[in-house]
Amino acid sequence: MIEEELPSPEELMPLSQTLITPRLALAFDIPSPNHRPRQHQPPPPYAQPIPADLGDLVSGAGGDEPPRTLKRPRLVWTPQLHKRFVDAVAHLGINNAVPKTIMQLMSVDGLTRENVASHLQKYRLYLKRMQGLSGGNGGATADPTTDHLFASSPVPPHFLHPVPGPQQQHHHHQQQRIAAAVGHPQLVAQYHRQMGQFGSSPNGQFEHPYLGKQPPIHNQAPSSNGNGGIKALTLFPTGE
DNA sequence: GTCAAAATAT
DNA sequence: CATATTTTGA
Repeated sequence: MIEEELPSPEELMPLSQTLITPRLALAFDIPSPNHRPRQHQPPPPYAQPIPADLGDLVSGAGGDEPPRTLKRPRLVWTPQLHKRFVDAVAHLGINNAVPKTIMQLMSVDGLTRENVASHLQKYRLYLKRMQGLSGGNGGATADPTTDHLFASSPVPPHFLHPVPGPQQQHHHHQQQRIAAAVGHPQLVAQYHRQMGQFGSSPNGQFEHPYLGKQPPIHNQAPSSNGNGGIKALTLFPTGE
C-alpha cells in the first residue's frame, strides 16, 4: 500500500560549495581521456571554509595544473538513489531504459553515465537472477543476503518481461517533458561512513542516514506499448 | 582474507 | 550501449 514516496520537508545536507558547478570544475580537470571522469564533489569531513592559503595552488601566472593529489571517492548508491533509479527506469520502459536516458531523467547532479551504466548492469543481473529463481520454484524469493541494495527497492512488475513487441511507435510528434523543472538535487558521496548507532533495522530493511528525497518523477503507465492509442512517453530533447 | 559493489576496459 | 574484467571499498 505504500508506493508513493513521502516528500518530507527535510532536505539533504548542504553541500560545501553550491556555487561551483561540477562542470566548471570538470573543465579544469581532465588532463587525460581516461583518468577519472568524475566530478569532484568533496564532502570534507572537516569543515573547510577555504583558507586564504592558496599559495602554490595558483602561484603566479602560468601556474596551472590543479592539485594532483585529489582523488575522487567512489559513488555510493544509497537505497534512495536506487529507488530513484528504479523509478526512472520504470517510467522510461525497458525500451528506453538506457543509461543515458536514465541518467538524464534522474537529474541527479554529479551522476554520470558510467555510474548509471554500471549500476544498470548490476540491476539487470539482479532481475535476471530473480527470474531464474522464480521458475518452478515456490517460496524462495530474493534472499536478503544477496543483493543488499536491490532488495530494498520494490521491483516493478513490468521489468520481468523483455519486450512486448517490435511495434514501432512512429509518433514522434508529442514529446512530453517530465520532471525537468526540478531543482538541482545534489549527489551525496562520501568516502566511507561508519554506521555508528544508525541502521540496525531488525526487519532487514537497512537504510542510510544520508541523501534526502529527490524531486519525484511524475509519470504514468510505463511501456504499455500495446498497439492502439497508447501514449508512450519520450524523453525531452538532448539535454546534456 | 573474503565478498560485494563500483569503476574501468573491451 | 552491453558485457567483461579489474579495482576498490567493506
